[in-house]
Amino acid sequence: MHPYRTHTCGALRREHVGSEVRLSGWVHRKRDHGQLLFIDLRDHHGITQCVVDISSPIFREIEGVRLESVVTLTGKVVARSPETVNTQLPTGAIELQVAAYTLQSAADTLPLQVNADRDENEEIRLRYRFLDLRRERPHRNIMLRAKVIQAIRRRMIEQGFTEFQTPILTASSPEGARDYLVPSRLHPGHFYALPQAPQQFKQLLMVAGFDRYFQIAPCFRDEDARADRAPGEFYQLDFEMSYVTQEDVFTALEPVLSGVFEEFAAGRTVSKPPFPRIKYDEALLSYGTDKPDLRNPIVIREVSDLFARPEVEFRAFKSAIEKGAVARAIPAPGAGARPRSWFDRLNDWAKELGAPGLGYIVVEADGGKGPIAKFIPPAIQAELNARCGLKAGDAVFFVCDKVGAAQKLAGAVRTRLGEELEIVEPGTFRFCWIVDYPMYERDEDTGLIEFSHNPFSMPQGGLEALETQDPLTIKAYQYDVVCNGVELSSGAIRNHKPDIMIKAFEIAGYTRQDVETRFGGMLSAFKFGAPPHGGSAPGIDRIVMLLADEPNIREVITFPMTQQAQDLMMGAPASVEPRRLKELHIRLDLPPIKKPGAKES
RNA sequence: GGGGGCGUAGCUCAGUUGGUUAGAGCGCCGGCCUGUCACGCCGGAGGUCGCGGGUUCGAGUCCCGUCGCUCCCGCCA
Repeated sequence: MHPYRTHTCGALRREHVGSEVRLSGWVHRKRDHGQLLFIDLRDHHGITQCVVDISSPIFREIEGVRLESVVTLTGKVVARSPETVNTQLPTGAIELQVAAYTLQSAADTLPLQVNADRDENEEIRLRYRFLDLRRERPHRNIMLRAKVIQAIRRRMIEQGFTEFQTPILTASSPEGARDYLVPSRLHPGHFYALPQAPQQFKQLLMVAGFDRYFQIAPCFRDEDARADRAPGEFYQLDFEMSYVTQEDVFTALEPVLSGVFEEFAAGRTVSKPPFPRIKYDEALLSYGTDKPDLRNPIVIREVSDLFARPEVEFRAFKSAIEKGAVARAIPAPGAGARPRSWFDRLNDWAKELGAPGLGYIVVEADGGKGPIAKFIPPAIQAELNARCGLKAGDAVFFVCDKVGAAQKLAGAVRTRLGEELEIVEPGTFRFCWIVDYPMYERDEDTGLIEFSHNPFSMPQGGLEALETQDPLTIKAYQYDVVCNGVELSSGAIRNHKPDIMIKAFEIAGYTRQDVETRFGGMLSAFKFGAPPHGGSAPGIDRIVMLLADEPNIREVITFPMTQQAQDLMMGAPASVEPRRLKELHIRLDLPPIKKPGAKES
């Protein structure tokens, strides 16, 4: 007999009754009746009830084993009597009659409870992640992640993509985030950077003629974390294609995304290709964000022209609009029945966000009610109702501010109303593409023109647009794919022409010399016959997060760091010996700061 | 860098306007229990109330500082 197991803890069924078997696993739970002891033995595959009674010479020894110890149990599979069958358990028809017992590894008192799904303190979960991962939900999430990645890989290969590896130790790239730096031993004072994305490598693979590249690529960015943004490192489905238009990229990715989501939807519905294409400007107007949640049916409307009419008496909006502000209406279907206090609470909330307040009108059959209704004549209210699709019983909120602030607030109101009114479609994944991003934007502080997204995007209109148009009006072949309000990726048709590249960078304030110094490798590659190409890079962690229905990205990462980018289990980052620093030509100006959370190296 | 929330037993939490010896469930240790499956019953151990300072006759509770975790803004595809 195998020294550890003949079956897994999820394998035994009624047909095994009578056979001699051996199981190994963790003691998930014990039920000690004094002269009769049940042990739920757990491994990756499942749980099997094992039973031993007082007549057994090993009874006392097994009785003393602590939860989460690893044991090997040998004995006969017996059928449970009909009234003791556990239908909750796949192995519930049988149990193991224990004849022999080996303690493989005893467990101390546990810092967290493996057999309970409770919200343990995050710090303890992370410090003892290996225990946390034994628990059902974390275990399931990580398995889901593995299966999702496998499915993505299979579908990408089916689409004619080839998987490549690209360097981890590389040079700083212009993605815009802070780099992680690695000191060079052989080149004093010089540093490698960990890739923020394999951007330049994948473009070079296109120049090298590989046609369709993909990689489940680790990306490193030294920026602060969020609930949906892991600190330090994350994974992208990075891909790139040659001889393609923007539509070709969409057509290649859509079946992969919808297919993978379908595969793991577990009863939820998924957008079918083609996903809606929404222009960036339209997204900001209609949803107040460039990552709209299309499960929310509310559409924001432009109503500046209505408030500007001479017969409208609402001074606050009118004078703001004269000074260049915009007014936006956010319909609130069915909100008319809400009490005054509900509207007041929303108004207070808007003030907390820094808004002057929220005007609103409650639409009724005989006209509008509410604080600002009296300023707006019935004819204009009728026009407003038509434009916003409002009917009696609905309400509508208004914001009025400079365009950026108005969009942002309207978007926040839209999201909040969707939740409050419970009109966000449940159990569904709704995808869309956001297209036609602006190539440039003006920095609010410096007033300088800079790239608004990826500097390697092809400007729409090419060189001519760069030479003749106001830079702020130039769009790029740049796009995002969004699902349920979560930005999954951004991508672009790349700029593969050196002259357009130099001009594009010149507008953002870089000289030809700057471009040649920083991106010389790629620039030079484009001088030897570069195919037009483009791609994108959906975030793997976020895809899994959506499918696992987890609000926090750490729940789908095997060994996540804390928000402060520390690995509590491994004790990273840690100080290093002076000897190591010396050979890296590094001297610390300041004495090392001892971090209570981190282990000494 | 800034703002909010949290920090009490191994774990999850309760703890009144500041007032006697800081409690519960789970876990742990001991006892009882032969059909449980979150087994049940009895008993016990276990506390620097994150840390430091202050106010007070008296601080888990109030004040100041600090550390840690977390959520958000900045930042970041």
